[in-house]
Amino acid sequence: MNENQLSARQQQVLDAIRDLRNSTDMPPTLREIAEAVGLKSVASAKYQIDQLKNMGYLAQIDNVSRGISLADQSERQQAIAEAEAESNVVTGAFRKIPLVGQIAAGIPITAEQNIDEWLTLPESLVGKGDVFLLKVKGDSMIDAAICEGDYIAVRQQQTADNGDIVAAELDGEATVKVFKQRDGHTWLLPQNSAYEPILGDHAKVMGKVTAVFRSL
Amino acid sequence: MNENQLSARQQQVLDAIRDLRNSTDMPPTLREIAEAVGLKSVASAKYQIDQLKNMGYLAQIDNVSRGISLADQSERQQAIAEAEAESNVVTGAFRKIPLVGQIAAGIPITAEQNIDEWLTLPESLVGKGDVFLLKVKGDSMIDAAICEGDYIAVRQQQTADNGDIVAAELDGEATVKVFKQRDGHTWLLPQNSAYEPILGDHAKVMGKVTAVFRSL
DNA sequence: ATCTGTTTCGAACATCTGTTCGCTTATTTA
DNA sequence: TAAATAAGCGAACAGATGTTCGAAACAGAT
Repeated sequence: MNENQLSARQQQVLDAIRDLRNSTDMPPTLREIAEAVGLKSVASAKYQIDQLKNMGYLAQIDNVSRGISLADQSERQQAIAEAEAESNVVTGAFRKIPLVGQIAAGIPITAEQNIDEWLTLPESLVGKGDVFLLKVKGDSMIDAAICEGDYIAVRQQQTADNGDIVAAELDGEATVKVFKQRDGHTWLLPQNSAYEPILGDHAKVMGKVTAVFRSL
Repeated sequence: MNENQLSARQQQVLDAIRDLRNSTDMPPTLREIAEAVGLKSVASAKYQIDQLKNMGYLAQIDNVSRGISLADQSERQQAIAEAEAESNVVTGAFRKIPLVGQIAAGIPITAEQNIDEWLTLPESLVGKGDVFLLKVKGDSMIDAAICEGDYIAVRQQQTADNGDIVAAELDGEATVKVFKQRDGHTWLLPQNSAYEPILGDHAKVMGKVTAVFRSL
């Protein structure tokens, strides 16, 4: 054995151990090492490990699975540094969206004092524009698969198209309904056969529902 | 099961996992955990681990020695979270979640070739643990307000509690149903009166649904 | 070519590790 | 009290993992 000099294969094994350790967050097994460096037998991997142990590059606990550890701990910190360098991945666009609680008539809904909390959500989910979140109360929209406790994202706008699901202000309360205009009147349609359509001529559309989500 | 509340034993197990991880620099085995917390049977340790998995505090790779990992305290994820916190105004913890398409029997669902897309979502929405996304097909869960085209976040686990909404593999297809065990049999209950309960003894639970969302 | 040391391989084996099952014991609930 | 649930136990099992051994391939030196 050539003392103090790592062969290509030995360096390959050390690198594989470091990489596997870093990607799986635990030491690799002999079989994982064998596969990583292209050895077709576990015994071959063990042979290499034994060599590296004898040279002082590795330590191993006998008969313990994943008992291999690199003798040089600085390797690990180096690996962590590399991982951090790669990890600057914030994919897609994000938006910080206010979660609004009760809505008082006339008060701008995004006024600071009405905001319970902020959530950061992907734009792909809530869309563009002025968006806020509401927590749904009641079951009037259950046939539209919107139920008590769900959160809805609402994009602020004053008008809506027929069939849109909208958040509207009615008698000082926020409500979620399907928007419908007909015969010169505006209707707010619950999606639950137990409720009657509401004449919404004096309601104020707050915005259109762009997303629904619930945590279980 | 008492949701969201850790029993003394459960906290003890979590602490033991953290301590053993720190002292040995690798995840512990079930037997090591059992000894650390004073349980005299491996099965008891597994029982506790399963509970914590169901609650989302742990993740585990099937049939892999030392495959247990804490869901939140991983050094790497923490480092990544810190890095993101510096470079952005994003508040709260975030997770990059894979959107999985069709599921072939036997193939690990998070295998690279099955992943259509990655979405970054707040942990407050999808929870802890090993989570993936599925797009819902069919209307069998419409009474649970889950309908065609919705996305569901599924936390991987092999078992479930009665009443949990789960994703299960049945005849090579992924399906979403309510999980129910009774009289020694496992049932998968659709939430739509037009469908009949399915005897799910040979079904494989992929995980529990932790969140639902849809874009309109 | 022959020898020698190195490296790889496959197979069998021993041990470790995760999983499953039936059973018991408390505790809680109806 | 009876039934259901939570928690634990031991044993058997299956799969993963480390170990050992003999044989073969390979390269360099003689």
